[in-house]
Amino acid sequence: MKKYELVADKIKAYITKNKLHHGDKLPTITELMKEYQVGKSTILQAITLLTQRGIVYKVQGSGVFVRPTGRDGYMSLTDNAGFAHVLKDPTTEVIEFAEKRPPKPLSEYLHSDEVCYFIKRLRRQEGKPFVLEESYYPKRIIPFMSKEIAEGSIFDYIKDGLKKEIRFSDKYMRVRKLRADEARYLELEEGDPCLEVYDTFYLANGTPFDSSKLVYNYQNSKFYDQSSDDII
Amino acid sequence: MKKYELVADKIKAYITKNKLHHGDKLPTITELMKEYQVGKSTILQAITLLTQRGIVYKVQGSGVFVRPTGRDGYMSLTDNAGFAHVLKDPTTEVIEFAEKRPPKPLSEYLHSDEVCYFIKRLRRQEGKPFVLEESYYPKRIIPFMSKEIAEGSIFDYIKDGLKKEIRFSDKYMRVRKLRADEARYLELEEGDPCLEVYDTFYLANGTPFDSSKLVYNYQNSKFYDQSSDDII
DNA sequence: TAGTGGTCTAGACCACGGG
DNA sequence: CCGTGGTCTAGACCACTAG
Repeated sequence: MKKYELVADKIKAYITKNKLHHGDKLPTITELMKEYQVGKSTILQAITLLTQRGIVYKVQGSGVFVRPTGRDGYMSLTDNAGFAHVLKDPTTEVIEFAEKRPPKPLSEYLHSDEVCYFIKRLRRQEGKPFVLEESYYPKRIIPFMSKEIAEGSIFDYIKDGLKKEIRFSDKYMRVRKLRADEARYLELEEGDPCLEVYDTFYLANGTPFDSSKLVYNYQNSKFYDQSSDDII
Repeated sequence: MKKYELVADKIKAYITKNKLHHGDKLPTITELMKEYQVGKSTILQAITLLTQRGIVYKVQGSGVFVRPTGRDGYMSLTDNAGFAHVLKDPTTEVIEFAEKRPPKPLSEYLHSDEVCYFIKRLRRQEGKPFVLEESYYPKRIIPFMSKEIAEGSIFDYIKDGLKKEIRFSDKYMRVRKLRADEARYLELEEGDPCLEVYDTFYLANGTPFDSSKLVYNYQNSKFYDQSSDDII
């Protein structure tokens, strides 16, 4: 584990332990350097991490402060970790598991129409369906996949099982009306609202390894985003 | 202007000029250091900027590469600059301009129910309404506001006129059905889908200066997000 | 194994905030 | 004015990629 990640964890623990809230000030960078026995840029990297995660913000000439904390029950739209972690009591039903070539526009997002694992899943939280997902994973990049894996967290399998690092993603979103077949899965009515997301994920070397279409149940899904304009 | 911003602009110009596309490699960091006569961390800061903006990605031991470019007609969900810049032929109609205290939940997001400028606007692109907006700006923080300013870009006024720096934002989103009054403004039907966003913006010193409720027309708005897990 | 990005340090100086 | 974060440099060494 990198030094700045360790320091970031320690600072986060410090915030939790001391019950700091919005606007509370952290120790100065000089103090943190002494406290954790590291150089200035290591502290800065740690604080950058916490800034990107929406936990703190820096004010030049003044200090580093704690941001307002997010609300419960909202899913992050932007983080690439997948949301299996933050869900309460999640279950996944695999509707279809096959090998096929992706149709447009997913093939465009993947920059290829090569043969992929195709997985259609319905994901639930506390028994309530919140997203219908159709994913394509190129076999060339993800050499093995199974229905059993798809019933759990595919991203955890890719990260921990295949030891591949997920680095960035492109998302294209719009709101529209549900089609009848989608509504049936999501336990809603045809014509009800939904959020449709085309999501493409890339490995650390820039290869796209997953292009998915997600359709969210409007009653069972809420989203948040905490962004920050900030360089080290 | 900061050195790393200048360098970032030059690198971006280099990408444009040489028509680099997804997967194309930039010069090495050592070469960029020589080329632009700056230290390594300045180059790294410049590349971090471009990474955060979804333009490049780094691969350890290999190089810096160009990301796929975004699609046209999509609005960024996460960038804090406001979207007046990327819209085609934008117009704004001020529906209501008043001074009042924010109701819940906006007062909670603002962490205050003090007196604010209240502005209700309908924003159009190429004549088509795409968002209905209700915003609260605390008078204590934004001392002056006018209907004329609200007809243009309020964020540009805050940045350029009031010389205040916008630093981060919290967004809470969900999809729902339109109410009759909203539908009338957006030229849709009651019960049609919409995206509802509660958006709170903060200045560089951490003060929230704007809490807004946005309701997007599902036919006239599409969104994108290009995220990246990356530290300097 | 050579080349490239990644981490980390020490230190100089700058720019801003607030008393 | 002082203290704080911000920028920038030079340089050592590490970790990974690819031929």
